[in-house]
Amino acid sequence: MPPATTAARYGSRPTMKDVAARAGVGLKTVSRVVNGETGVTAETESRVRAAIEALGFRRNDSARILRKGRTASIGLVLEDLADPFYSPLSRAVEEVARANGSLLFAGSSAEVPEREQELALALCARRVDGLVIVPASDDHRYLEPEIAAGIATVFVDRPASRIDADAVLTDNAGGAREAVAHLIAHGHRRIGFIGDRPHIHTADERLRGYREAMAAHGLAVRGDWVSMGATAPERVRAELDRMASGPDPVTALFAGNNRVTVTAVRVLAERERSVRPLALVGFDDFELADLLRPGVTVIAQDPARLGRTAAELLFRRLDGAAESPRRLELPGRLIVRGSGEFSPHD
Amino acid sequence: MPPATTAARYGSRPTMKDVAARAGVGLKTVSRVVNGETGVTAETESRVRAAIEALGFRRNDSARILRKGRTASIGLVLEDLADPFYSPLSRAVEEVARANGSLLFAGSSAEVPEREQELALALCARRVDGLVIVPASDDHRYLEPEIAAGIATVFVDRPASRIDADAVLTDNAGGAREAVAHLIAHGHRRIGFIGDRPHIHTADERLRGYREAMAAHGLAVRGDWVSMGATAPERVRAELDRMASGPDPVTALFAGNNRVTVTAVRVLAERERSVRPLALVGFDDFELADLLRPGVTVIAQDPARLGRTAAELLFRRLDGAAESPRRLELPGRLIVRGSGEFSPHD
DNA sequence: CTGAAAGCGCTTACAG
DNA sequence: CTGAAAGCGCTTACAG
Repeated sequence: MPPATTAARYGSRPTMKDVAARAGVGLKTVSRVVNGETGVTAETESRVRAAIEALGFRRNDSARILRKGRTASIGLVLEDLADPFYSPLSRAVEEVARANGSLLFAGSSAEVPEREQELALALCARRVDGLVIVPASDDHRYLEPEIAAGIATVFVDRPASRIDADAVLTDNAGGAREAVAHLIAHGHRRIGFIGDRPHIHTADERLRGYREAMAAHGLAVRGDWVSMGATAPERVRAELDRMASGPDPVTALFAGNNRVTVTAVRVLAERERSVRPLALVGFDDFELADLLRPGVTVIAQDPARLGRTAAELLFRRLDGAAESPRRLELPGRLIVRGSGEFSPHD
Repeated sequence: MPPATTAARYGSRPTMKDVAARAGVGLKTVSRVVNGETGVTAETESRVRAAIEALGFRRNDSARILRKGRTASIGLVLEDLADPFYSPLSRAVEEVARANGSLLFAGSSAEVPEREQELALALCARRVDGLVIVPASDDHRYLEPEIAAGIATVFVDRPASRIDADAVLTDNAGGAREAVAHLIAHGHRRIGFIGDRPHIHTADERLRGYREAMAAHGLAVRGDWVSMGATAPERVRAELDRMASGPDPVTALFAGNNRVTVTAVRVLAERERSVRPLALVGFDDFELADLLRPGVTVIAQDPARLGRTAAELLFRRLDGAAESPRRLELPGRLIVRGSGEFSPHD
C-alpha cells in the first residue's frame, strides 16, 4: 500500500499542516494544542491529539526557532572536552543550560586559535543565544559584531583578549603565591617553576605569583629556575632533571599545571631513594592525588564551579542584565597531602 | 546618527535582504556570493562583498537548515560528560563530527532513563541528522518513529533495548574472562566480583565473563563472592570488607569498573601491612594507575576508539549505508602492573 | 549573468 | 473558540 501522505515517506516527516488536514482543523489550532495554549475545545483537542499520534508528528524546533528569535541553545568552546580539568566544567555548563531550557553545543579548539574562531563563528551562525569560551586565541575582536548583535558571551578560565567581556577566572596569581609561600614556610629557598607556554594567561599569572612570593620573602629567582613551555612530558622531564642537578639544585618544585605535576611525580618516583626528596606543590588538583605516596600537595581549582558561575552569568545576561562586563575571580585552595611538606634537609 | 537600517539595531541582525538592498542587487545574487556559487561578475561580487562587510552580515544557518533538510549537527547523549571514561569518547565523537562538517550537541543523562529520553527527543525535535547514545533507558521504542523518519542512531558502550539498532561495544564478557583467568593463573581460587547495578548491560556482561572463567577452570562461585549494586564508595567498601574477612575470605578481587577499582585501591591501601595482600584486577584503565604502588592491573577499554567507531558508523549511515543494524565489538586489553600478580600465598 | 516567486515548518498578529 | 494570511531568513526551481 502506498503511503497516504508525503509525511509517511522514509526520511520525510509529518508537519503541522499534515496534522491539521488529518484532524480537519486549521494550522493554528494544531499549533495551539502542541504548545499547550488555552482556548481549544476538549473535543477539538482530542481530534488533534489523535492525528498527532497517528502520524507520529513531532514539532520541528528548527522552524520554531527561526520564527521565535531565541534558539534555546548555547555554545561551549574549550580546549579539550576530554581533559580532566575541563570535563567537569563542561558538565556544569550543561547542567545550567538544562536548568534554563537550553541545549548545549560543545566543541574543542585543541588550543589552536583558528579552530576557536571557526567554532565560535559557526555557533554564531547557528544563532546560539550565548557562548561560553575558554579562549585559545589572543585576539577576540572577531567576536565584537556578534556580541553587539546580541550573542551573550562569557569567557572562562582565561580572559578575552583585546575586547572587554565577561570573564570568570581562578585567582591564579594568588594561588601560586600560596603554593610558593607554603614551600618557603617549609624551609625552601631554591624553588623551581615549570609552567605552560608563556602568553597563556593562566601560565603567566602563575609565574607572576611565584615571583611575587619569592620577592615577598626576599628571595632572588635565578633564571634557570624558571621554565615556561609546552607541557609535553619530555620537556618537563628534561627541565626538572636540569633544575634538580648541578652544583646548586632546587630543593622544591612548583608545577604550573596538572600535566606538569603528573610528569614531575613520575620523574620523582623514578629517582633513586638515596637522593634527597624534592618537595612538590602542583597547581590543579587531580584524581587519586591522595592515593599516591607521598600524596601530592596542590592548589585546587574548582572547575565545576568555574563552569557553573560562567553559565549562570551568561543566562543572567540573556535575561537582560546589562551592566558593563564583569570579571569574577574564584579562589584556589591549598590541599596539603605530603609532597609539599619535605624540608630541604629531609 | 540613527541607524540606517533595521539591521543596525542592537540584537537584530542584517539579513540577505538588507545586503541585497544595500548592494543594489537581487536576493539570489547575495546568496550566490555567500555560498561561493559561480556565475556572478567580479564587479557585482565585490559590490555584494562590500555590503556584507559594511553591514556585518553573517548568514543565519538556522534559516538555511530549515530550507535544506540536513542540519549538519549530531547529538550525543551519555551518562556524564565529566566522567573520565566518557570524556575521551565525547571528544572522539566531536572530532569525527568536525571532520564531517557537523556541530555536536552534547548532554548527560545522569543514568536517569527519563533524562535520556527527554534529551534524545529534544535533539530529534531540533532535527539533528544523527544521534550517538550511551543508553540509560531499558526501552528505546520511543526512538522508533525518529529512526524511521531518518535520524540515524548508533548506540555505544551499551546496546539499545527492545529495538534493533547499530551498536559499538567493548567485548565485556571476553575482557572479564581474561581478567579472571589471569587471577586464576596466579593461583587464586576464591575470587570476588563487585560490579555495577544489575541490568546495566556492561555490568551483566562482566558478571557473565567472571562466571564463565570460573566455570571453565572448574571453580564454583559462592553467592557471597558476588555483589552487584551502586558503585558508591560506602557500598563498595562494605562489600569488600565483608568478602575479605570471615573464615574463608576471597584472595582476589575483580572490580567491575573504574569507580569500584578506585575505591578498592583505597580500601586495600588502608589495610594494615600485616594482612595478606589481596590481588586486584579492575575493568577500565584510569590515569595514574601505573603510578600507584602497586600499579593497578586492568582490562583497558579504548573509549576514544569506541566513540570514533560509533561516530564513523553514524556518518556512513548518513551517507546512505543502509544495511541492517550492526553490532561491533572492540576487544579489551589486559595491562599487567602489579596488583593482579600477587599469589594467594604472598 | 541575474532576479522574482514559492516554499522550508513553524509563530505572530489579526479577524471572525 | 477557530483559522487565513503574513513572515522568520534562507534556498530551490525557474524564467529572462
